[in-house]
Amino acid sequence: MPLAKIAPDLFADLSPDARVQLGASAQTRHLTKGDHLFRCGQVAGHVFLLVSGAVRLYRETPEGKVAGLHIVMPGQLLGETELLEDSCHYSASAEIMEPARALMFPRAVFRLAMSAHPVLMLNLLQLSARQVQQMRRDREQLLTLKASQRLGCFLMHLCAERDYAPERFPLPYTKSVLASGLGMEPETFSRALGQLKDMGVHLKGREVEMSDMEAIETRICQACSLSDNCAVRQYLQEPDTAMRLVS
Amino acid sequence: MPLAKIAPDLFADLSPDARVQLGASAQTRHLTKGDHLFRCGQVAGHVFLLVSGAVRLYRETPEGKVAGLHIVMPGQLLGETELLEDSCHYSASAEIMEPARALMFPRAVFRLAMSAHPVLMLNLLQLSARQVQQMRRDREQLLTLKASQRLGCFLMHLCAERDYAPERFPLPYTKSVLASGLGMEPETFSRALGQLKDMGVHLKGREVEMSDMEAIETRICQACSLSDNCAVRQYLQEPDTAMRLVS
DNA sequence: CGGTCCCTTGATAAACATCAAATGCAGTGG
DNA sequence: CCACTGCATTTGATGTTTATCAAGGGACCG
Repeated sequence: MPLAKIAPDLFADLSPDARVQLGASAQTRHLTKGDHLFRCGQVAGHVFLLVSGAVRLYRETPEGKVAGLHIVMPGQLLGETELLEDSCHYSASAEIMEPARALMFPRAVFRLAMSAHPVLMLNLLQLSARQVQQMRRDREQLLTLKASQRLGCFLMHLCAERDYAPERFPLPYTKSVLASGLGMEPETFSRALGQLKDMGVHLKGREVEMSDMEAIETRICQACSLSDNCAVRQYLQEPDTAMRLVS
Repeated sequence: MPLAKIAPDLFADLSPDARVQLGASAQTRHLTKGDHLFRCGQVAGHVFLLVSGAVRLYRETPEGKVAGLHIVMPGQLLGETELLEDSCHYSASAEIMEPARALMFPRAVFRLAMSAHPVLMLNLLQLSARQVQQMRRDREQLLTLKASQRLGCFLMHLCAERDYAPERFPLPYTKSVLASGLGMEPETFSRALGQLKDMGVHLKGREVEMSDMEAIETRICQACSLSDNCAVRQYLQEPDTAMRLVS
């Protein structure tokens, strides 16, 4: 698969030559659930581009608890935050949560490509800026939204971003993984689901069913500070608009 | 003040010419508490570099609540996440919390400088990557640490990063602002302070007094997943080591 | 002296985590 | 096909943490 298909934003405006060259330097890895792409503390020798599947970034406390940081989805990079640091150790562990395929770029190659092609650096910078914004939203939602609202918001975004039919679409990973990504325990997740049933959200296995988008929009988006700036909400209100969803 | 003094990481390795040129394009703004650098939704015409003071990024929900996103400290940029987006509206409001001075760069100038000087782009990328890492830590701490632990961790970092004497150093802003930065209500902050007294932390007005760093290290860092990767903790254990503190 | 602002303290309630146990479901091997 | 095992999910009971509401104290400033 060509790089431009996997992560269009990252490789946008990059010359075909450069793409081929970068692609040639990458190894493809196939991974199954439970595998690790890398572990916290290892020397960060590679940057990974997730092609399919799902990866969880996490760390462990001295007391032995695991703290989930982030769920990485296809098209996103892993190890990119370590790309430019001098002390090059991964700052988190990356565990496969769904059977995955990932491209593995040697760090040095990626850095060279960045120097040689400023466009690549520019794209990286933009992706990074978006990630910062998304994490701000995330942090804010953790503090202001209830579990059920966070879940509802996530499902709405998932549906809109992938252009799924609200009546029926699949979760990209298990409920437990989703719960950890949303910063809650599986039990809380399960109970949050119950509350969403009132708003016409049903989740059987991995199949999502959202019948009443309006109910969701009023009962969730009202509490979210993105409000009018939320691309998904704009989409709901005016589905015709050409959509360029950021987050 | 030269740019290199204000934000050494951002302008590192930038040619003196370029610095002067960038500096010349900037206006200096003096602001007092309650002023706004910009408001959510306005056209993002500028990038700001905070020279002194403190700024709070926040948004408002349709229901009228304010949601704090981040406290910006001197040396950091504001509006940088909007720098590369096509739809150029600020995604948050920036309110002055401490009398501040800020440099105001026209967005276009900053972008041109980036194109002309790849080093600047590289520095931006590194800063952005660090910010992502810091926000991951932040999110994790919100989910795993109690209020008093978050506060203790913050004070430790503040003390170590600025090379203050633990026996007595000042807070950079008021307790309320700090509370909002740590994602808690002022009441919770106040009670958290009470719990930290057991660990030898006293806070009178804006003066901090930390007598027993070891107690803090055992009772807080033990619960934090950064553990050995935390620069501050390394510093506490081996103060002689040359310190290059990231966050 | 009265005001405001900031912080503290107390009482109460909401949200969530935690613990424990039951249920369901898929794959395995008989 | 059926029991069996392991894992994910649900449900219930309970405890902890924090937000919220309400009121009081203290400093600063006119």
